[in-house]
Amino acid sequence: MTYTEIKKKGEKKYYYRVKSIRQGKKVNKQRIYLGGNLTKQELKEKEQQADKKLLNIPKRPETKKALPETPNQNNQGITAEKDEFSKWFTQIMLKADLADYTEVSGAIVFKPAAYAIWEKIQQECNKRFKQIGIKNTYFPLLIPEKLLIKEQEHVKNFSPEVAWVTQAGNSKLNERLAIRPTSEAIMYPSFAKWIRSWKELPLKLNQWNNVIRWEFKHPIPFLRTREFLWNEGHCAFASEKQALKDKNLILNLYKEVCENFLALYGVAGRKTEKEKFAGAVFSEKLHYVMPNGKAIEGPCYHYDGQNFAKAYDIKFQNKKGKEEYVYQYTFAISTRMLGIIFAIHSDKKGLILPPKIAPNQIVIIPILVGKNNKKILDEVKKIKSELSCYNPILDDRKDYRPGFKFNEYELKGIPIRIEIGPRDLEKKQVIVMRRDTLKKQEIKISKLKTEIPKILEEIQKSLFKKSKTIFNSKTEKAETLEKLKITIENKKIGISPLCKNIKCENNLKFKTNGAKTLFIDDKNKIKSEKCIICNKPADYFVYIAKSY
RNA sequence: GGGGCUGUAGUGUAGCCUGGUAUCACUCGAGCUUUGGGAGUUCGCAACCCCAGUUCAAAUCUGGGCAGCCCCA
Repeated sequence: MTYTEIKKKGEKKYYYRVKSIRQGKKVNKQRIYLGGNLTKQELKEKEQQADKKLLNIPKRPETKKALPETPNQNNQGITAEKDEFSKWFTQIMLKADLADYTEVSGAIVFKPAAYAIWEKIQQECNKRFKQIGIKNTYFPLLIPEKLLIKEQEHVKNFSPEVAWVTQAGNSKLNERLAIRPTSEAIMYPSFAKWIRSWKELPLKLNQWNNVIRWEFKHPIPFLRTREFLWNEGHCAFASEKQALKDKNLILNLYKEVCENFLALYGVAGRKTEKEKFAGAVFSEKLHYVMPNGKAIEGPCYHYDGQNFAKAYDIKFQNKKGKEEYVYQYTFAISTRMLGIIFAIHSDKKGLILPPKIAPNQIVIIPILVGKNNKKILDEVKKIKSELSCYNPILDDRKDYRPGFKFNEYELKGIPIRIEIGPRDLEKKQVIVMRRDTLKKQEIKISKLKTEIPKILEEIQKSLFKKSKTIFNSKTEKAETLEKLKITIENKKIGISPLCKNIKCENNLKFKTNGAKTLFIDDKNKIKSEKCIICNKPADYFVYIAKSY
């Protein structure tokens, strides 16, 4: 069918000759431009010319077919291999429904599957904080500029990444307000107000909150986000001795949660002067290693001495009636841990979660055949209620076949799957598959209640053991710069002798394409080793890697 | 801090060079038949990142912005 289409733009009229062609069920249009503001005669001529052309226009040229990534399969599963780390990690995050991007660069949505794990971490940490007398509070999100700039080292380090509130409605604020990158500056003026005598010490407070650090490196979900969630504990003491006494309590508490619940093996160590928290006397952190060989920091403890007390004027009268500054430490664990869990445990099939933090530890899938499934459905409900302490999912959807469901829950990392079909029912058994090894076994229904906890425990233990093996296999001694370079190129952490000179540490980054020191290896004392940079006697062994 | 690449339905993509017609597959929704490792079939829904410029006409060309990815420091 051919016809003339007229478009008006202002006074002008433009004419097109259009041919519509039915191709299957769709109508495709081919259009030729005739001209603008034509007289009737001109239009007729142009139309005739156009029609001749339209006759000769071949059918729509065949376009290349876009092949699906995996032929004959849908693309719900993970398609990247684990050694293409960033692609793989992004797929795990999106496809296991853990997080999503938002309109704000570097700020992600923590979807329910991920947030539930964060709640678990909070819960376990809170329990332990309370056991050692730490109380939860909440301080404001906004920090007036004059407070933020009181501690020099602190502000120097944080100011490049602070986000500011400068306006309310249409009016400019007299003093701009920082969105907390960390809360020392808003908490400590209150500390100064509240603390008068030694009797009010120690003061042990904590808050669970969000902070914003506007990093300019490109963001990675969970691992490097501009807004993240954490706890920040802030404690004040009357003496250094008391403050330092808690160091191991705090670090062990974190270590316990990370090892026993998150099944992550990490190594604690003291940071070098260059890498310690801005304003602290020293910092100790737990360190993990990612599948791509990059190191990442976990929970941390910072001893501040009297640095912040002096900046924020936190004084008390000691038992002798003399005025003295308090001694402080701080500690934190952040939503980075989620990324570490996901990255270290998971595989090509998807997420793997340690049972103790999995929101659902079991999924039950009945195999439904034909129409008479009442017996199986009844049995499955019974099993569900018997195992209710593991918060099982019962997937009795009829629209999906078992194989589809298997893959779905493997992708989402449910630790144990229970299948039960007619053949099993006859034998009074179920098939149990564990997510970490993908191995199946048959278990009598009557024994489920005693067997399931054993399997969950085994999964938990074996994941931790695996993470320990990975960590150890990714660290090696590197006594020379050459060896260190090779180590780092092999995606591993090097342990090298270094001296305290900050120039050497700066140089190290340059010479290794961006690797930095993680922590000082206190167990491994220097004998006569030389600094790998300046070749003078070294002061300590340090762990060195590229890191997040 | 520097450099490079990319942005098209929910996802992965074709088309961009050479301006006019939005491709294919999966997902999703409805129906029927199925159900022990991602079922089949029929029908359907659904997109050119944003803002300007050039042009009769922009997914396509130009400029800017935003976002994502990679490499180097």
